[in-house]
Amino acid sequence: MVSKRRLYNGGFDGFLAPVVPKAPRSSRRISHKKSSAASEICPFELLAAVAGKLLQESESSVSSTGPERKEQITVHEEGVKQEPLEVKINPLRLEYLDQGCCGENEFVPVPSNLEFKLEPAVKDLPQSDNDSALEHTSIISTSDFSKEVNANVKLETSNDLCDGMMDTKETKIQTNAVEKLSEDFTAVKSCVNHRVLSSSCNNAHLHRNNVKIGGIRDDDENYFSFNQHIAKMRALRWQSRPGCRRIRKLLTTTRHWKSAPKLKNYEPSNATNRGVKAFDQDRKNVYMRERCQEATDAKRRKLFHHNSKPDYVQETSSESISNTPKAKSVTSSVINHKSPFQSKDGHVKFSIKSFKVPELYIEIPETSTIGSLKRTVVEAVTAILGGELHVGVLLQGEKINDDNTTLQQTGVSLNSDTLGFILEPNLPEASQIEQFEPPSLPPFDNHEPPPPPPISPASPIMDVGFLNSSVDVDPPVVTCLENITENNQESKQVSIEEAVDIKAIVPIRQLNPETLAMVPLNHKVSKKTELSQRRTRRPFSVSEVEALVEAVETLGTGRWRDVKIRAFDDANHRTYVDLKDKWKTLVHTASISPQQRRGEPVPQALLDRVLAAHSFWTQNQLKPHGKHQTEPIQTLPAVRV
DNA sequence: GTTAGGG
DNA sequence: CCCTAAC
Repeated sequence: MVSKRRLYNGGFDGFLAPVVPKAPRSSRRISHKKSSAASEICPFELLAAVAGKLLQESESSVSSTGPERKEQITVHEEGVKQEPLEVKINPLRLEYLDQGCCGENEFVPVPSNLEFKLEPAVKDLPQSDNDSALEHTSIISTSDFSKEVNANVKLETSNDLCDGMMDTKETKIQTNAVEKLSEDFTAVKSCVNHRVLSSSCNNAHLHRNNVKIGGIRDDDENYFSFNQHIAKMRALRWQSRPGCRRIRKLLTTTRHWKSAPKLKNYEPSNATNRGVKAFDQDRKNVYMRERCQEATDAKRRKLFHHNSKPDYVQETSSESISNTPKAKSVTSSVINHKSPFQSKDGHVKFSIKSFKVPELYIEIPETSTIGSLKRTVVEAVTAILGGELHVGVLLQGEKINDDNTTLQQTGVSLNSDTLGFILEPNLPEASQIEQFEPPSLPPFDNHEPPPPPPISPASPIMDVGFLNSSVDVDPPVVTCLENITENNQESKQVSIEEAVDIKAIVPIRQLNPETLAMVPLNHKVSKKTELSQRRTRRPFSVSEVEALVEAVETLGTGRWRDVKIRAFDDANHRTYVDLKDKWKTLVHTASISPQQRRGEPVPQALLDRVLAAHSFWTQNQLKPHGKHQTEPIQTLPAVRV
């Protein structure tokens, strides 16, 4: 018999199974970290595979370029002698260079493997007279590809490769340095992809701000979003920077996704490549997710409409990840899996591997000098990073806005949640945030001055923050910590697992083609989108499910608030409505065949308990009056005996 | 503010 | 997860 008292002491007799006694909720949850790391597909490997294939392709054939290339060809024919060059510059690395670096004289075989580095303005670069250019750009040529029509193909290939490579390096940065990145790169490594297109202008111009999905990683989604935001930020910045007017003009004239076309470029020749497939799939998912996001993000934003910060960032998106557990395991990073990293002095170590800059497209005459190219790049980068940037902290994709919250309170040192950092500019106002960058816009026409596109003062948010396993605590790291724990009375020392990439995820808004074409700077369009933003999907972990089951077994199915308090009191992202919904899905999940279930598999034992508890409570209707309830007429069946 | 359900 | 009617 199950006595009422017993019920409230931990569960039913029949539920002896894996009941976690009274261990602190926090501890219960701690154990639920995804241990799928072993099975993860190393993003890097995948990247390498893809890059390798593409490289081969591009070098042996010129026929696999797709629509984009066609566009290029046209341009070429019309161009007088300046053979249009679409150069995709390698991911730009923003790193601290202490060695005298290449000057503008370095020869750079055009569509080759260009590598841009940002370096402190300690060098004397004659042509760097641009005031806005606080950094200097160096170009390192690592390839001898000669320019040719299909150059863009090669470049893209190498670019992707480089993009992946970038993450392999480890750099530590100071958070405060990031805030004024343009003048104090204490050790920032980033990348920016640039596309250089020829034009009749003497000066290099940023050709367009169309964004391309640049990362071949499982977390491409993040990168994708990131890029979009960069583009937005760029637009915003240029809008306010006289010096960048020219660029802005060009930029704002063409906004369209390159992602779609490029995806196709990859597909044909790599159809058999599993990695590529997965990659593409991921991108598609991302794309779909974005669209989905667009439809709902407006709802939520209203809640944060008055915040000065781009609150919509707080709910990062990971929906596409949800359906692909593997992807998630890759994307999700975990910090502090291993307590050994937790030092006793109560400090948390943060080592940010890199900050990324979005891919940019630059249009520059073939006859331009390296110097001008540099300036152009610098302008672009400066436009993005040169302004006031803030660093946002994301925990499990959720932005932590309360600067007064300690790491401990936030759970950074206790949970295995993903931690990320984002660079975010000062948003004039949330209402200005609007979507754009329709992925399906037609290829850019190099000769037709596109109509002034709607300038999207959207939210420029950069995905950054990658913690590496560096156990060494460098000053920068310390600084970073200090910033993060600003008002903390204490800081926990946490170490980040190496292979773990902790990234921020940035939700994106898009503008549908129609809107894009007609919506200027007014707030009409944003009106719809400023309402809200859908929360990030955060699948329940097994341990969470267990906690939920345990609580429901005890409290019943009509006291979600109590369940919340009992088992998820410290999980701010789980509302009682969420718990109720989860229970609903659990009941459903338990009633379907294992083959039909998706996501992280829930132990059958738990599902059995769900069914039992569900059945029990629905029959006995022991809801709010549980305490004074008489003995249940029917006890829950023993699930595991 | 909570619940309960549909979407 | 979101939205909301109905407490």
